[in-house]
Amino acid sequence: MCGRFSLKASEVKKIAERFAAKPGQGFSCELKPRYNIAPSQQVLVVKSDGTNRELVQMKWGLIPHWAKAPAIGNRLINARAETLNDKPAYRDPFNLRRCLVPCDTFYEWKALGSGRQPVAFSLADDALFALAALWDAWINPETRERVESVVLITTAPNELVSTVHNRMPVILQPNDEELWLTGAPSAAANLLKPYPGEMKAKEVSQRLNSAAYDGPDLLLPPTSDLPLFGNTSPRP
DNA sequence: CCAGACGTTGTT
DNA sequence: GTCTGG
DNA sequence: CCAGACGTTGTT
DNA sequence: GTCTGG
Repeated sequence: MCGRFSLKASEVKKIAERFAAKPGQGFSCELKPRYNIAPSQQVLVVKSDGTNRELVQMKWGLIPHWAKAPAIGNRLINARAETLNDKPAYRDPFNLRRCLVPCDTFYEWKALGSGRQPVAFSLADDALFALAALWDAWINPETRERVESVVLITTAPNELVSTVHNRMPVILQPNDEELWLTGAPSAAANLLKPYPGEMKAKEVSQRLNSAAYDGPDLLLPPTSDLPLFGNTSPRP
């Protein structure tokens, strides 16, 4: 699964260049570095019309175009690669609206005897990478407001991630990003595999657990945590 | 036919 | 237990 | 993902 | 919207 990630890169120009995308309306030059991006929040997305790529923001948690209420998006934060075509919520987005989500670290929680320990995963060279994702647009029937939203695709873990969890997000290799965006669905489906490249992992602070918290000290080892944080110490 | 779901994960 | 909100 | 809340009434 | 279950 992938329920949190980070995007520490803050220069829109650099992110846009990396993904050959034109920033959409409403972007400033500098973004706040994000260490703890959680479901329901706005995330950066690269989408393509077949020719041009655009960098936009969308809400994490897919709201299908047919949804009566947006609350369904709270649950559609990950889509299993194995069953994309069987799920009404994902079939159209997979065929028509694939996208990239720029990311530099994703987090998985390791089950412990008591509690869960968050672990940060990044590429060996700390490079920015693309998560495979789908998007949809929903019109709020009351306000007529258009809401674009996104879901991240998960697959089996590679060797490193399997030490922590039984799922991981699909990371696309740079050479596959264009195929994911504009290729035939059957070809795009072939890209939904565990990431084969070099990655690294490290345990991080349980301050990550609170979606309201977003600072660089999240990346410190868990031993730096104050007893107040986390749920590993039983109450007397 | 209509009604109801539409999703993933880990489990105190 | 199950849902919503971040 | 985790944290935190967890209700009722009558109405189209 | 589209599929499954009754």
